[in-house]
Amino acid sequence: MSQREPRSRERIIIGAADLIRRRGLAGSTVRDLAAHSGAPLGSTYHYFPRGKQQLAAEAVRFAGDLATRVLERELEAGPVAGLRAFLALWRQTVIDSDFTAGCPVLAVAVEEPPDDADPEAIKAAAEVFSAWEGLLSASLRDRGAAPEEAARLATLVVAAVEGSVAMCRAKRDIRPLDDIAAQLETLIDAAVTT
Amino acid sequence: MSQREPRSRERIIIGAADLIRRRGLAGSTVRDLAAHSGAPLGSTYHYFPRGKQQLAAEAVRFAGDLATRVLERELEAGPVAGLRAFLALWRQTVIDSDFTAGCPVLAVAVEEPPDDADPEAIKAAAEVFSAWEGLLSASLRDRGAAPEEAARLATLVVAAVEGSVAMCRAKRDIRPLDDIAAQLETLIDAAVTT
DNA sequence: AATTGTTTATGACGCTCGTTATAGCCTACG
DNA sequence: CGTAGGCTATAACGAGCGTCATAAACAATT
Repeated sequence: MSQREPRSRERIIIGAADLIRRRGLAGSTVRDLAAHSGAPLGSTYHYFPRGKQQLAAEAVRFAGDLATRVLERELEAGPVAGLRAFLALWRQTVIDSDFTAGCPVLAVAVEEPPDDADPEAIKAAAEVFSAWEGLLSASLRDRGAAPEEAARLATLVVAAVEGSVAMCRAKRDIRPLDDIAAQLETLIDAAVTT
Repeated sequence: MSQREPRSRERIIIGAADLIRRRGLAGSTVRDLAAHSGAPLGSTYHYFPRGKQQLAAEAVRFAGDLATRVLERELEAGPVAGLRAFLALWRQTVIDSDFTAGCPVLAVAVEEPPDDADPEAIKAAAEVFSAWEGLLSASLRDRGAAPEEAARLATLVVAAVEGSVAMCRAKRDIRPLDDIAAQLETLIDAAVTT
């Protein structure tokens, strides 16, 4: 058996996350997902035997972990720094893609899974949302915010960012994201100086 | 020529909005969209000769106008009343559908349209977002909020509501929507008493 | 009743979907 | 150096896709 990490498997996941955040899950075919990373179709079902749902779930977790790591690192400098990094991440995604890419987690969250398969992907999306909220919430508590207020504010931040990214795409305008940025920062400032 | 409004056409649009908000646009086939309202497939292309994109755009506008009318009516009693009605609308949608339905406008906004067709649907989504923001913003200005602050806060409200509805679906939990409700209300109160 | 135009019914078109199967390739270990 | 097992290549399966064409059914006006 091979000891080394298979490189193709990760490349497929990365490509899948990139395609899903642009076209959505139902809008991305398994063939496209494979071709997007240069992998053959057969490899897709070799690495992800449960098919499209499994690949989507892993893509969601991959994109989620990426943002989670950025968040963890920057939150060490405080919740405002974490927020800024989180916002910058999505700002770059939207701008770099010329308003064609959004958040793959959100893309999966707004699609009802087919009746026959078990909904791995949307469950993964829920976990990613909770992970982001948990990190933000803990950081707010560390700076003196009340636990319930910290949790609620963390939810507001994630919801507003996700919603505004979608609005930016539709309008082809980065303003929604920038408009919420200043307001969320003020809210966090107020919560930690109480 | 017939003077009366065709009933089937509107029924198709209503059914399309209902299916899109659950499965997304790419996840809804033209046959399903027709069948969902009891209409034959042929009628779809009779009423919407530009095909799926046109039908989706009209479904988005229909759902958008529905919320717009609720918003217009309730905003007469002030921005907080408008916000409450807006939140209640989406709360009911999510609850009544047992967390399988969200906002059709958001569903369309997160999907890149195919290369060959012109993107009617996502343009309609952008207009709906702007209409909602415009109503909220005007109501805030009427109560004394500064114009720039009113516009930014309106964007935050729409973004947070859209994002939290998606989070509710993924988590199968209404809490995200309720958590942002109280915070948005406080923000509006603060903005109009300045 | 005849006529006109709108709506429905039906079937087909070429293509693509998710998934599976199988035969060959390649690499790492014995 | 042989051989076993992970990976790739390729083709196929039935089903379903968006769209179009055409003819029958219908409604409303002469």
